[in-house]
Formats: sequence, C-alpha cells, structure tokens
Amino acid sequence: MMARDVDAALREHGIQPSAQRLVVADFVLRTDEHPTAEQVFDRVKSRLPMISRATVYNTLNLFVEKGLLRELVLGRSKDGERRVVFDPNLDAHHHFIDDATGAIHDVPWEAVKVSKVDRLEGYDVREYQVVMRGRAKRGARR
Amino acid sequence: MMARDVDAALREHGIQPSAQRLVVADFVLRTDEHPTAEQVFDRVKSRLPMISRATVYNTLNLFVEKGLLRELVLGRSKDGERRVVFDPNLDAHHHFIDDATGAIHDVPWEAVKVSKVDRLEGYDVREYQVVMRGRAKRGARR
DNA sequence: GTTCGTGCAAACGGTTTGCAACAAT
DNA sequence: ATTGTTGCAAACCGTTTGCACGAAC
Repeated sequence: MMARDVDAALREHGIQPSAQRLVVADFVLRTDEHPTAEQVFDRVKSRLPMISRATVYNTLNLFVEKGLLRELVLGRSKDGERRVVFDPNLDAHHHFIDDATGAIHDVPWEAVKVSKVDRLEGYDVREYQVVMRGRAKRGARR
Repeated sequence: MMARDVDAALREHGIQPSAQRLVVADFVLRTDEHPTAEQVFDRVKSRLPMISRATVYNTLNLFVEKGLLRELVLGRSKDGERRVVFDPNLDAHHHFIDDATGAIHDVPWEAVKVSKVDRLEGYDVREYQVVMRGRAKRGARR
C-alpha cells in the first residue's frame, strides 16, 4: 500500500481520517512485522510525539472493527510475554512463529495444503489457518 | 487418566504432590473443556475452599513447565475476552473454535491432513496445528 | 452548535510476586 | 534444620474508560 493510499483506505472503510489515524495507519498497514500495540505506539510517537497511548489503542481497535487490520493472538513470545499483535495482511495466509526470536512470519496460503477440513463431521468451518512453530533458517523470507 | 494415577503423573513429571496440586490436577488433567485459570480456580475451590488464586496460577504454570499440561492462547471468546486456556491433551491435535460460544474443541490429528509443511522453504517446522473457526453443529463431538 | 476525535489520568482485570507461616523431609 | 509449598495482599502490566477540551463539519 502506498502512502497516498492510506487516506483513501481509511475512507473506504468508513473511518474519518485524522492526523493521528493517518500516522498509525501509515505504519501499521505497511509493516510486515506484526507489531504489538506498544510497538505501534513507540513507532508512532516518534512521528507524532504528543499522541497518547489511549488514542493508539482506540485507533487499532477501530481499524480491526472496520476490517482494515486483523488482530492475532498466537501465544507467547520467547521471553514469555503474552502477545496480541496486528496484521495488515487481510488475505488468507498461515503463520510461522520462530522459536528463537518469537517473530511471526506470514506463510503464503499456497505454501501449505490442508485437506479434509470441509469434511469434518459436526463442524462447519468458516475459516482456518495453520500455525507453525520452529526455527527460521537464515535468510528466510518474511 | 484415572484418579489414582494423578499422584503418579505428578511424580513422573518431577512434581511433588500436595493436597492443592492433586485437586488441581484431578480436575485439569481429566477435563476436555479447556478451562481458563479462573475456571480451574472456581472448580477447585469447591473441593478445597481455602485454596488461593495464587496457588492455582502457580500450580498451572508449574504443570505447563513440567510438561503435564499445555497452555493455549487462541484468541478471543465470543464476548471479546482474551483467553488463555489449559489443555491436558498432549497428543498432536488440531483445534476448532465455535464462533457462537467460543468453546474450543479438540480435532483429532487424522481428521485433517496438512501437506507440504516439511517442504517450506526457509523454515524448519518443529510442530504445527490447524486452528479452525466456525459453527459447531448440534451433537458435534467434543 | 453538534458531532467526533484526542489526551490525560484513573480504573480495570488477569496474573505474578514478596513475604511470613507452615509442612514435609 | 533445611527445603519446598501455601495464603494473603500488594504490585504489576497491558488495556479500557470517563471526562473535558478542542477541531471539524
């Protein structure tokens, strides 16, 4: 997503742009780092030092509500922190979590094949993803 | 797991049994309900009214550390609560989360087939699971 | 002037921790 | 005696909320 599109992206999702929302969006919609709310706050504060934590939390929640962003709750990072992170990638994809660093990598939908989900007895599966954990080799694409 | 085996299970995992630990284990190792810490506390308190929340939390963390129990952090329940739950099922399996109730159901490993995980470029996958969300039909097995 | 967004600080809820009492070995 | 376990209460940390100010339409 290009910088000039951020404003349009907000409007398309029924979100009234504001300086704060644009700065948050400009970071969170363009990253592939799956940041936590705190990381978004830090990043955004460097560009808009007077922004408050509450605004960042409210903005992120708003983006999730409006479908601009997805929230991932995948477990704990290496140092035992529970983690809620944000993912601007709205396409179906899987996730790989690096044991060593806790980093979350997107895995393209076609890279893994899941079968029989639609034949699961008793369950009507609306969506699914594979969550993998292990070691990322050096130079792995994110 | 049978009641009389709970004591043995603790010892086998290097956990010194105590009245509190036995009561916690007797519930959490035998349930298929994926309880939260709070739910464990409530259940256990009815059998051991003087037990403290801290002991339950400490005990659950100890069990996870010692590999008796797994902690799942899979997202939010229907009412928006973030949830950390405990799962005594140590065998590889998948999870289905009911959109309507937030209930987590174990899905047997063989019920879903995942391929190409071992061929993922750049990643050395140690373990994985499929996380599904949707509607559980009436009478679905847990 | 009404609505909407922001900043601040206080509140909140789940979890952890420090510590003194206690039990087990 | 030493070591490990418990209960209590306070601390903690990420997140949410109430409220008054200010900006935008």
